[in-house]
Amino acid sequence: MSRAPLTDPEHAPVSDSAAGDTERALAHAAEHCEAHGARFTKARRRVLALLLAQQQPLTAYQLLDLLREHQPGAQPPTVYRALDFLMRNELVHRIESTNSYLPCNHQHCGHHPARDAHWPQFLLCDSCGETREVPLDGALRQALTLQARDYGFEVGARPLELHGLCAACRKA
Amino acid sequence: MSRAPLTDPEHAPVSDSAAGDTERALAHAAEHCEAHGARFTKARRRVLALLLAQQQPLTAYQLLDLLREHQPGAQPPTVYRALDFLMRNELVHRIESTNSYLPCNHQHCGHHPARDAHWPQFLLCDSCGETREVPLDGALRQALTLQARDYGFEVGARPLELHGLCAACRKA
DNA sequence: GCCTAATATGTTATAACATATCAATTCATT
DNA sequence: AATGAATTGATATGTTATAACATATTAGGC
Ligand SMILES: [Zn+2]
Ligand SMILES: [Zn+2]
Ligand SMILES: [Zn+2]
Ligand SMILES: [Zn+2]
Repeated sequence: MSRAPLTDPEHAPVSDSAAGDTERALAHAAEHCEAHGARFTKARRRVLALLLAQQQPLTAYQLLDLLREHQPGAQPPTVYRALDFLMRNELVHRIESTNSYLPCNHQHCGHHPARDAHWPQFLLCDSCGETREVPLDGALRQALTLQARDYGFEVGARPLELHGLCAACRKA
Repeated sequence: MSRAPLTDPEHAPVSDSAAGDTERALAHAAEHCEAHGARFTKARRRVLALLLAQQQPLTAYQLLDLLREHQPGAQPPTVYRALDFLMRNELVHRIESTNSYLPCNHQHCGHHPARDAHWPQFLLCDSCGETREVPLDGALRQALTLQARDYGFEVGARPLELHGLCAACRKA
């Protein structure tokens, strides 16, 4: 897997709006954790901030390299523990087809939280690496559920990963 | 990941019908390779035979352990090369969510080979591990394609992995 | 049959991804 | 401050997959 260059939010300044988005996402995460009695510690915040600063998903070891710029003693468990926490709290998703991690974009927040559990879908461009999280709902969700039922299966809400080409790469 | 006990087709006799199925599948694979100018060597045949003898997908290293019963010097590349070949020739699929491999069930053969490329779908039971390959077609295929297109994406034919509960496990 | 090029396999080492274990620290609660 | 639970540090290991290079086998032209 070859991947794009990475951004460190504290060393490489980003645009004001992107920095603002990151701050808002971190504040949201803090609230979310507080509301669930989960501790949003510095280590966890740092990992989420690094992910938020990227345009692309990161692997755990890319994240570890970035983390070590601030925290030279960081080890694999440092990263994996933070990722586990963030995933348990639905702040981060894992992309299984690329062994990489990205922040949840929270498109699910505010939509029927009970009936309509968070069931994300990822559109992954095989050309440029763009990874877009979109809700898995509507006709697609229904078709999935019904077709699985035809085979006796009850499908769970595990994220769906769809590979292909994004709009920009289709033109090129 | 804990997995079910494994079967070695040459050491642990299976039912006559299962053995017959394996033989038919191997013969089919040989024909298929011949038709495409691909060499269905002993090493590749052996790996496919081991996969066909199982009720479940195997990891590469489970396969390696089985292979070593006949071929004590086998190494990881031995298995991975055979798997690469078998996957290139659509005789085996990789399940990304479990890092495991299983034989293609060829439900796609004989159905509009040109228009309707092999686009498999796997129904994975999270309780018993059953892995069922079914065609990705009809309303689900259309819904996938159309929903992706709404976001500007052109989806490719990479297998879809749906986790959930099989019929038997739903009852229990 | 013999040569050659391509393909496949053997062999060793290492990259890439993830977890187990136990000690030390932090933190909320009493 | 003492207690116990959660978190983090530190070391080691487990699991999945590929790189690199040598050797062997095969197919096809002569
Ligand atoms: Zn999400
Ligand atoms: Zn793209
Ligand atoms: Zn198939
Ligand atoms: Zn089941």
